[in-house]
Amino acid sequence: MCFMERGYSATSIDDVARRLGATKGRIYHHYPSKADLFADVFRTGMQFSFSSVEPLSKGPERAIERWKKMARAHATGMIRTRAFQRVVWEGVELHLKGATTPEQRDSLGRLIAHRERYARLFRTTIEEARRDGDMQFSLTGIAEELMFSALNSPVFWYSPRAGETDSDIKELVDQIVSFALRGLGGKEGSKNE
Amino acid sequence: MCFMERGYSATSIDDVARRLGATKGRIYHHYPSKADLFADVFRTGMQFSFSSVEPLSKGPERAIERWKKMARAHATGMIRTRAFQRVVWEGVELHLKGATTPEQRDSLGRLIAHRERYARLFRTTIEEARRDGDMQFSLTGIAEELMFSALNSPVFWYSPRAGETDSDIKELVDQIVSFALRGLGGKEGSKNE
DNA sequence: TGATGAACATACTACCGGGTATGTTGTCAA
DNA sequence: TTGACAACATACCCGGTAGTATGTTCATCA
Repeated sequence: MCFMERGYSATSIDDVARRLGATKGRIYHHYPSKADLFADVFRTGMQFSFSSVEPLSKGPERAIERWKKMARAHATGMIRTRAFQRVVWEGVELHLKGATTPEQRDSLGRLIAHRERYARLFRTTIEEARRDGDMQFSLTGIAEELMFSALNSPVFWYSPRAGETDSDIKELVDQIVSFALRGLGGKEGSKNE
Repeated sequence: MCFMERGYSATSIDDVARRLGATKGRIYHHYPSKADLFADVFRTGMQFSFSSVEPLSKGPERAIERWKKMARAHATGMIRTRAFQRVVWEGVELHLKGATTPEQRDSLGRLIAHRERYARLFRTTIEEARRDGDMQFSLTGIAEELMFSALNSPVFWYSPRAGETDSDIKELVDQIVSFALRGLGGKEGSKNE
């Protein structure tokens, strides 16, 4: 499950197999094609985010408070499972560019749809927060993109330091979420915890 | 000059040639290898940004005002030359992952160094703005990453609408820069134009 | 205990794509 | 007019890789 660092086409099945201490035969015994293997990693990566964020989106608090929790969970997940998230990212890219085969197309299609539902969790929340007067931005679509670009960004630039503690990561996440929150015109007021 | 949409390894020289209405021979007549072709596109893309932003970084105004102009120029460039910017992005990614051949490595290396100098223009400016009390953020490195993630993001999600005017793009850029500025803890005060 | 099938490994095929070697055409200078 | 060279096109080579076909081992169950 680890061809998450070279990219889809740059990674051969043999690479993956070697990494697993196995051979190609094993992989093709479990997955019908390379695309299916990729889709499985994609799905797994998304599942991390979904299962940690979705419950938070249904809390009883004010929208902005829910958003803060969701954003923290999302960003933390991006850091903790960044290898998977790179695959997810590339999957989205592949879909936008137009995946090669038709089967691959709709396999990716369903995953993208799932991702869409995930994004909607955030979109409805920030729209609600805006109605509450707790955020201000003009076009929702753009605000959403900018928000995700910030929350997702550690996938690309974060790399673990030696002897890094959980509170180090917490600090990172703080700064990320704070950036996004202020970007969305959020009142940072009250307290951040 | 147009293999900027499929990605490096997903694009064959024949693809590029077909796009140009030419053949492989023509391309290999002008470039010694695929990597060199890629490097040239990379360089061209960066040049757009550099030449439009670098002069602005030397203006006489207050740091935050310089930053606003730089950020606007950068974001506008990302939108206007996004095909090139995708190549630049992938070039950086390739470098981080470890380019295949050694020659490719240091070819990319010099380009990355150039890009580093470009990023420094922004870094020094936001640090100066912070000293001026016009911005507030904790870790500069992270702030820089978050800032670029927002300013660069249209490269990935923007796609031109039919009948789009310059002022539409200006509005887009406004929202992007505003997001980044607030994210950096900037006083949006005065006016934005 | 022998048959069966899952869970692999090994060997092989087919194809694609980077790179090269060799044509072909036009231009320009002597 | 011809030789030389730039600017391509065409034909080919060859390594790498997705996918397949065929072993081989081991557990389970009749």
